[in-house]
Amino acid sequence: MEQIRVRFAPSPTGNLHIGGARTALFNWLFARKNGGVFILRLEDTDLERNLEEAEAGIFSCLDWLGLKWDEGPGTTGLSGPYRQSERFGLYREQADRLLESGAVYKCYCTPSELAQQREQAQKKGFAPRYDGRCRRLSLKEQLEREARGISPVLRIKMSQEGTTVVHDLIRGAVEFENKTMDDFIIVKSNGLPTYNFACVVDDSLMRITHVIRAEEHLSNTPKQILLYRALGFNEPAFAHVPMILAPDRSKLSKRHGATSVDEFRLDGYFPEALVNYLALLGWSPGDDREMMAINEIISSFSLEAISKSAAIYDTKKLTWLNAQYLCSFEPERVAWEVVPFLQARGFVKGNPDEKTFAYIKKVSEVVRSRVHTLVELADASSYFYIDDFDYDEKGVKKFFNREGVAELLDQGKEAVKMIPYFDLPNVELAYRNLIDNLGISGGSLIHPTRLALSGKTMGPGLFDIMVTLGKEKCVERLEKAVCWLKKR
RNA sequence: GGCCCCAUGGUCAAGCGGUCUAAGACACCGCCCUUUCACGGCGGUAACCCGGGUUCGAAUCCCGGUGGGGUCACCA
Repeated sequence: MEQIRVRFAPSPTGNLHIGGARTALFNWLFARKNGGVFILRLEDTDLERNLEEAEAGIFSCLDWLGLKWDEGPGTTGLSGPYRQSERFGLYREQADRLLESGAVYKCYCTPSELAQQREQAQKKGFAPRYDGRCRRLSLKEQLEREARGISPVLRIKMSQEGTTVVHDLIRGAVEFENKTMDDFIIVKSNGLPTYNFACVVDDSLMRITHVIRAEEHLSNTPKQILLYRALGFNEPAFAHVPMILAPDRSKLSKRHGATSVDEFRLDGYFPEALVNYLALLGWSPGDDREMMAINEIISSFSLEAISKSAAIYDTKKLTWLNAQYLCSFEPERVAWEVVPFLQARGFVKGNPDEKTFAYIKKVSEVVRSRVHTLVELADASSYFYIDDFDYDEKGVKKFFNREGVAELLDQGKEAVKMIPYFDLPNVELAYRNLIDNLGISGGSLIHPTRLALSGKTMGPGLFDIMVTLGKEKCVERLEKAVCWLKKR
């Protein structure tokens, strides 16, 4: 069987959007599932804005997501180069062929003339399409226009008869009447190819077997199919995946919160969670599995199972998934990943030494089941790293305003001091004994102690906090709280 | 506006003519667990856009309407 070859072809403008990320993912999954080749191609024909950073951003996002490309920039694939800006000669060659065969013609209409034509057509109630007037230009007329310094565009001759059918793997046969398409431009007056043309030439020359892309390209597809035929190339199979919409059903944009892969990384999400979430957005394994390892996703994946309707992007489930992953990972990994977030908050200075790392690991283990992201993990761990925190206002009202709290905490401090081995059973035993001896409820000692040690009213179990913090810190903070209470 | 796609709970979705008085997950609401907050467990609220057909039988097929989205550039 012919080897499957798919491509992800973003234009490097800005960062990788989650929509693009999902398209890349579906392509990658399809390749991995079928032993195919996943190709990365940069559609950077656009003149001005072509920042190197944008390209690097795409690379790093794909890399972070774990979507390695088999062929693309930086590889020695045989179908290169993989930047359209480095393939202009190839487009020229194909355009010349088309010109020779008479499939395309030169058009000298200027942008302002075209605008005028469109306007007139609209006035008369016609569709604003090019009328093909330059098709009939004689050689003399052409030369005359050249002499006036007009450089032509190349337009393809479209038939007005019949229909063109797109056989879409997700949607089935989609028919387009040819008369709805006009003689569109394939080469601009500056000699550069337009999107539809470059895309077809590249997909042909790169021997792409399956074009998997966003639904917004479905309307372009009949034009591209006609181009394949004019060029004499076989058309690939198509699969147009549904769009991802914002919660208000509009097109996704920056104002809808985090929408780029990079933002999710910065917000403390794991690539596994984002990939898992994205896979489930528009695709389902057919059963009720939700949290899936990447290999599981690969083996269950198929284009036919991709849904036809647009999905609304809602990060709640992503956040839940992230929490699931956070709790399932090795403590080592979590500690390693949370370090940058701790550094950013000044909780950890520089690269942690072995002892600090072990502490971070311990803290993270104790805290992680109540947070969703690395950002939340870092924030919720603050008091493990800094001594200078305020007591939660409501907590003070609730637990510090009682009669005799200072004495109680002082006794707690003394009890802590007496603990020989500061581990979980001993700490708990010591505190339980104190509670029994005083004949009070557990909460009346536990809650003020938590507030004294962390400044918060919620968090990990008190004894976990104590053991993690260590005996010295506990005594210190208990004492500090006693002083604070007495000063009021 | 023309053309194209789509339509199951708030969201993601299973369902591909009878087993649907419609799974599962997120979110939400209760209860349990518990020193708190979570986690976890148990339970609950909540959907086949509307109207016509086809059929013994329709969420599932067909047509129309409505709604949403996409596309109509010398942008990709």
